[in-house]
Amino acid sequence: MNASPRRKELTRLAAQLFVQEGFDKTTVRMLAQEMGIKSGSLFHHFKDKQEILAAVIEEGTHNALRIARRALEYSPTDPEARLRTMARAHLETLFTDRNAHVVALFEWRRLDDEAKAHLSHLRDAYEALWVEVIDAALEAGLIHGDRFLVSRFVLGALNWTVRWYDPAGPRTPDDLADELVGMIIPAKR
Amino acid sequence: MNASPRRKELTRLAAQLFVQEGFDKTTVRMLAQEMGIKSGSLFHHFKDKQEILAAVIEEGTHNALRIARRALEYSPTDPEARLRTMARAHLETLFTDRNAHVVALFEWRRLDDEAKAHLSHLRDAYEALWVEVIDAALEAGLIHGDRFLVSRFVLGALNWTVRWYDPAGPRTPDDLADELVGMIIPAKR
DNA sequence: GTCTATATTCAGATAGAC
DNA sequence: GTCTATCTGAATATAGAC
Repeated sequence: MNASPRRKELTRLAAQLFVQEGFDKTTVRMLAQEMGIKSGSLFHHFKDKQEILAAVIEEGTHNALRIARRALEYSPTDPEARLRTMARAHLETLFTDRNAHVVALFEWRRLDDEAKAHLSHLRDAYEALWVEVIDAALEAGLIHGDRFLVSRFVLGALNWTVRWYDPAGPRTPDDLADELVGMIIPAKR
Repeated sequence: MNASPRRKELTRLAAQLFVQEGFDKTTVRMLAQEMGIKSGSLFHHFKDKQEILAAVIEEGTHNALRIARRALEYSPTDPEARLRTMARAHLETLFTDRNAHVVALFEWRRLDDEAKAHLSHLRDAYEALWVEVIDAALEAGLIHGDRFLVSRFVLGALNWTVRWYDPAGPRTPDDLADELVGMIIPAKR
């Protein structure tokens, strides 16, 4: 709702801490220190800690959706390229965009029911993009299986990279995306 | 270390709560209530809350390793069947064995450094099983890609099922495992 | 092995001055 | 918009009786 520049900046910093420490282990005092203010001042910007989480997750999902949509616009239209585009966009929001999408994926459970209800349509819109692209790949005979399961397996493989991938290592996120797509597509003809 | 039957039972109950609520959100009072004792009594069995987590994760990883090894013994020896066997075993420990493996995967970060050091060899042994089976599939030309990445993508896809799969639904864990293997293997010849 | 009682610490959140 | 000061509740853990 409210989106003052200050609040946006605070949300960005919160996302970083939530990824590093986890939502539960991040105290409002830690958040405040990172933001260069005292803990009491935080509650001028956010009603409570829950609202900070909701703000982060909203931004994270929103970014993922925006970046994926834009990437699809500029993508070649063949199903394989679009699959690659989506995978690249997904990892881009996880590793280079800035953390908020990671929080959206890994701390969703910590949202209260109200926030979940409010944000689930955003998440669903993003997943719908995926199902769309996967459907096209299925119809083209590029991959095979159940559309629902394939989407979830692919997203699972991508999401889990957060747990092991080191962006400082030799591979780029794009490398990972291409490898994953290569894995589920029959060998190059 | 210590493995009194009582402690084993408590560990089992703790695993269940850790999955339902998450480690951080599970209080020692909740644990005690579930176990039918008072919170103070818990510390007769475990030095502190950390030790409960370590016990759960040790059991979870140990179970996963044991079940996978045994499943491979009885598995046909062709690479595709062994891949399927590993995937089935993995989901079996996640959904039907009982929760401890889920905790091992999702709360690993919460272990202190000492526990991580003590348990990482167990985890590595389990992952080595996977790499072995995946290597065989690569050599047989059944799948293609980097052994390291393929293992991690497959495990990611499997692990993430915890977040969306409903065991009460129409599909069995074995169905999921077979679908995943089908997804990464070229269409039936 | 479990109980009661409690020490201790720390978290989220509020009030009112500046 | 930020500060200081503080309330309130809750969580981990301990001590000693039974």
